[in-house]
Order: sequence, then C-alpha cells, then structure tokens
Amino acid sequence: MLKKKITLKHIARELDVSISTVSKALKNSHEISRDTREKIQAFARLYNFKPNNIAISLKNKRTKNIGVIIPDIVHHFFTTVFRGIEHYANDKGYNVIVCVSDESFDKEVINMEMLANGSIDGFIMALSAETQKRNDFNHLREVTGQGIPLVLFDRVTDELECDKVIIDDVEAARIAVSSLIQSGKKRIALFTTESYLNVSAKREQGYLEALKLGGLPVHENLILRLPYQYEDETLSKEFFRDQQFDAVLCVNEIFAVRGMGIAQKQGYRIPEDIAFIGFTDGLLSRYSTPTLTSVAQHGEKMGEMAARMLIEKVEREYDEEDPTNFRTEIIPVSLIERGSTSKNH
Amino acid sequence: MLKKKITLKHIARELDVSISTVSKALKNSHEISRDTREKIQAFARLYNFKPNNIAISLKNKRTKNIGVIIPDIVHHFFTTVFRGIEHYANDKGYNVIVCVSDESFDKEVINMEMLANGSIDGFIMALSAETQKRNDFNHLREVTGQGIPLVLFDRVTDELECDKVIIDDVEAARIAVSSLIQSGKKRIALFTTESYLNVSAKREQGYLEALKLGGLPVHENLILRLPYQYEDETLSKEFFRDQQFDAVLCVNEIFAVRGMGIAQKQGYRIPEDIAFIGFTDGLLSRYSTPTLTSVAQHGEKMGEMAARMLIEKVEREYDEEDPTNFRTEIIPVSLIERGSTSKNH
DNA sequence: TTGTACGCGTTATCAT
DNA sequence: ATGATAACGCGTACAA
Repeated sequence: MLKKKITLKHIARELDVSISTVSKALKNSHEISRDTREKIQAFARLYNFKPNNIAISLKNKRTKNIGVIIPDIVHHFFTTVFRGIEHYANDKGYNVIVCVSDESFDKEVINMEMLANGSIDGFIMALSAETQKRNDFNHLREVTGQGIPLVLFDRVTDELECDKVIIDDVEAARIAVSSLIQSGKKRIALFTTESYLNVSAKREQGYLEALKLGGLPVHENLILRLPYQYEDETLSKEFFRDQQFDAVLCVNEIFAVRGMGIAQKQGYRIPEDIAFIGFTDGLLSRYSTPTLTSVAQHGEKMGEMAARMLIEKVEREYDEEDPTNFRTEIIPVSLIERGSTSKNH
Repeated sequence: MLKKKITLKHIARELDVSISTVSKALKNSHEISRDTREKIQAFARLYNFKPNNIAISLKNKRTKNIGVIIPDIVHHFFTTVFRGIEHYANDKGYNVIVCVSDESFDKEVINMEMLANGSIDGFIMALSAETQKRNDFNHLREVTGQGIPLVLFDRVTDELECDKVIIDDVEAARIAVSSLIQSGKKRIALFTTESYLNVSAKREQGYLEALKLGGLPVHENLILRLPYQYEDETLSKEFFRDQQFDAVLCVNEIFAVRGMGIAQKQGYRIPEDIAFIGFTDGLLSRYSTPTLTSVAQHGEKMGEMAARMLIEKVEREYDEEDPTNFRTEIIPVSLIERGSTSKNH
C-alpha cells in the first residue's frame, strides 16, 4: 500500500545500471541504447517516478515558486488579483506561495525573510497599510538588493525602484466624478479613508481635479474621512443627515453600501436624491439595493500582468539584459453603471 | 549593491576554516572555541547569512510547506478558511502554497501532481465540484498512498479515509429551519443548488428533517434547485411570484440576496411576508437590505483546525503512531440573526 | 553506450 | 577544537 516516492537511485539499483544512465534514459538521451532506455522508462512509468522538485530547485537555483504577500485575503480585490497571478503562474509552471501581512509591518518583514531564503524566485506584493504609514521599505530594498525580482501592485510607493502594476487612481476618480457632473449633479461629496493609503490620496486628488474641471467649488465639509475599518456610524450618519450633496464618491464598495444603507434609512432616494459611485466592483456592488455603480479595477488583469512581469524578470535573470530596467504598467479601469446612478439599471 | 546570497562555503573560504566548522559555529555548538565561534557569527551577521531553505528541505525531507487546493479563491468562505490555515501554519513556521482548481477535476489532478513531488509536506483541500460529480478520487488515493498526509475540509467524501474537518450541514439547516418554525412560519421553502454537491445535499436533508420535526408537510414545489452559478432569473422569478411560502432557506448568501432582491421587487416585505435565512455569513449578509440572517460556518476556525490536524500528522510522520488513525472534526455553526428574520435588527 | 565524479547548500557522523 | 566525508536527489561534463 505505502508506495513511497521512488528515486533515480532506486531505479538504478533495481535495474543494475548507474544513476546517470537512468537520468539520461528518462530524458530520452540518444547516448543511451534503445534497449536500456525502454527498459528504464517502462520501470519508471510502472513505479510512477517523478523527479523531486526540491532536488531540482537546489541544482538549478530556481524554485519555480513565486511569493505573493498581500495585506488581506478575505478581500475581494486582492483575491481577484491573486486569481490572475495564480492562473498565469500555473500556466508557466510556477506555484504560488501566499503570505498575508494582515496590514502589519512586522508580519510583512517576517514573511519576506521567510521566503527570501531560497523558497521563491521572486515577489509580488501589495504593501501593508502600516508599511505605507511608516514609509519604511528597507526590507524590500534588502530583497531587491539580493537580486530577487519584485513586482508591486496597487499599494505601491515612489520610494522604490522596481516593477509596478497599478490602476490610475487619479484618472479613475476623475472619470467617476465627471460622469456624475455630466448627469447633472452639482454638489458632489467624497466618502473616503484616512489618506496615508496611497490609493485614497490619489482618489481624492482625482475627485478634486474633476471638480475643478467641471467648474464646481470644493467644500471641505463635503469630504468625510474615516478609518479603513471604522465601526462607529455616528459621523457617517451626521454626514448624510446634514446632507448638502446630491452625489457621493466612495473609496470602496463597503463604504458605498454602508452609506447607501444610512441614506435610505434617512429617507433619501437613490439615485434621485443622492447618487452613489464606489470603487471595487465586487459582490456587494452587484447585489446591493440599489445595485452600485462602481469603478472596476480589473484585478485579474492586474494579477496576470504582475505575474507576467515577474516571470519575465526571473527567467531573464542570468542573461545580458539590464536589470535596472523597471516598468510601471497601468491597468485601465472602467465604470460599471448600475442602479445607484441611473434608474434604468 | 548586489549582495548575492552568501553560503556556508563563502564564509568558510573567507575565514579560512572548514564548512563544517562554520555550520557548527552558527548553531552555537560548544565543540567550537569561543573565539572562532564569535568571529564566524560576527561575519555571518555582517553579511546577513541565512541558511538556504531548499538545501535544508532536501536534507530533512521536510519542506515546511503545506499545499492548499481550493475550488475558488474569489469566494468568501474559502478565503476565510484559508486565513485560518495561513495563520496557524505561519505560527508553526510553515508556508502555504495555494492552488485553485476552478472546480475542475483535471486542474485538481494537475495541481496535486505538481505539488506532490516534494514541494509540500501535506495537503489541505476542498474537493472541486467536478470531482464530487465524477466521484473519482484516485488522485487523492495516489497521494495518501505515498504517505503524504491529507486533510479534507467542507467539500469532503465518505469514499476516502483521511482526516476531515466539516460543519454539520444537516444540523445547521435543521437549526435554521427550526428557528423559522419557532417564529411562527408555516410554509418554508428551500432555494438551493443542484445536489451533487455534498453540502447542498446535506442542507436539504436538514431542511427536510426540521420540517418533519416541526410537523410540517413537505411540498416539492417549495424547493427550487438551480445551478451553482446560474445566470437566468426566469425560474427564480416564477418561484417567488407564485410565492406559496412565508420563509425560505437559501443555500448560500448569494442565492439569498438575489432572492431578496426579486421578492422585494415583487412587493413582498421582508421579513413580514417572507423571511430569509442564508448560509455563508459574509459581506453580503452584513450589508444587504435588509441585513441577512445567516448560518455562520466559522471558516477561520475550520482552517485552523485543518492546519493543526495536518501539521500534527506531518510532524508525527516518522514516529511510532498508527498512521491510519483518522479523525473527523466538526466545527459548530451559529445562526447570526439579522433583519431578514426579525424587525429588531 | 555506459559509468564516474562533482556540485547545488546543509547537516551529521566520524576522524584527527 | 577542527576538519574531512557522506548524504539528501538530480543533472551533466568528462572518462572509459
């Protein structure tokens, strides 16, 4: 019953040939006579021989593993990106090791160190909130300094020279707000997170730019900033109660859906009284009441792109190419229009 | 700038000692004189020496990696379980390699084969839909036959002897339906998936048992079965239009939220006209309108348990213990009551 | 056509 | 106190 994994050595012993003969025979080398070749191959098939990945990794100094470090896994956008990474990587024969930083700087550091000691050929990651707040990227420099390729996605930083994949958050927010302006909205609010997160800062910038472009004034009291995982709805309730706006851009779909819930409870009609647009086109956007118009970030494409960039770097590693040739790819967004901005949906 | 990874050999050469001396010194062996020990340790620290995981894996025949194969990653419940696995595993110094089967039998097989060749010490998985449909588990037997520990969670099968972690789906459905009966509901419907999925079969069974227990008759036309990822709402619309029920148990939160949307559009009030209960206590349950009463499956605990069982097996592997001593752990569920069953929420 | 020897990086055992 | 050697499993340059 217990058929332990078989090795070249076993086969060699059993068939009374040398290990290298077995190795060559299994790669169909013409150095080996048809006879022994077939004998060996038959035996190998019979015992279901598969070469040991670890041994091969050690020999090639390539693991065919890529390390993915993300702040959270119970999170629609990140899982979407992950799916893209996983598909592309698998396609190319790579496996994916995932570590979750839980938005913690220390965990991010520990995870990277764990993986950097030979377990992976390269990293794909989105920075933890704490890392962005501290603006400390030495653990990343450490790793790139060792020649390990790194691709950052979504939560990136200008302080680091490496490959990056992002959406144009400024542009995305601008598009969203402009579409509100075009549909006749005059007073547009922003419901967002505290702005040490790169993305929220950029979305705010896009919001401001769109207002300017549309000739609308900026009112600080039309902007509400709450912690990323806020609990207390006091401030948000006030915000919507004192409603002085006819539309609101929300930094993600959770903020949007919570906002819609509050607004509806206070008797506002959506989209007539207040129109909503969110970021992150996930389940909530599709199944909320009303359904939520949302900026789709195409996470899967982002993941594919990140994996592609990483694997290219990894496989080019030992070639002539300039290793400091870093790219930043921008994944286009699209606005998915639904019931929170138009009655027709 | 490019400080390539340093090895024992480098240190040995540099300090003009033997490799084994370096190895011992770094493990603080008292065989080595304080002098050389300190010299070597200082040097190692300076050059940030970390032993190569791959080499250690090869030597120990232990990778400290565990393989997780799940049907889908953009899926609240699975990511929740994954989080539990990841936390526990990381705590114990293990890394997690994730593969996604996309509900495909072939992908599941390929993924397992990729990982089974030395990349991991054991598997944690939930069976793909296709695998359950085909009832073909040879790839799993293959792996366990090689002595690789396997823990199945949620999507399990009786055909396989191995460790398992499940929720009691029968019990869970019974609790949910009983609570509806207790609150005075008389005609309780079931909105579920086609039943080749182990879980939906069990939830249906629990539904039937609860009706019997409550002295309520079973009406086949109160049961609607649709494909797991159905698109067309024709049948569901009919189902709710011809509404002959005052409550409905839904096999997951997506089915529940879609159902609520349809019912509300047709003018029914929730929970007065129809009460809803779903499975999978995720974002949708928390943020739908009304909020959804839901069976929480405590995925994170499930993941922790699975990881614990697996790691115990892995680390006991070479000991005396009976390897055929398989357990099935049942994670208790709880009913999270919200607005879809009671006005007070 | 086949086999020997070496190396990947580490550790453990056995000399010296 | 230190070093040489073998071993983990594989691949390959070189020797026979």
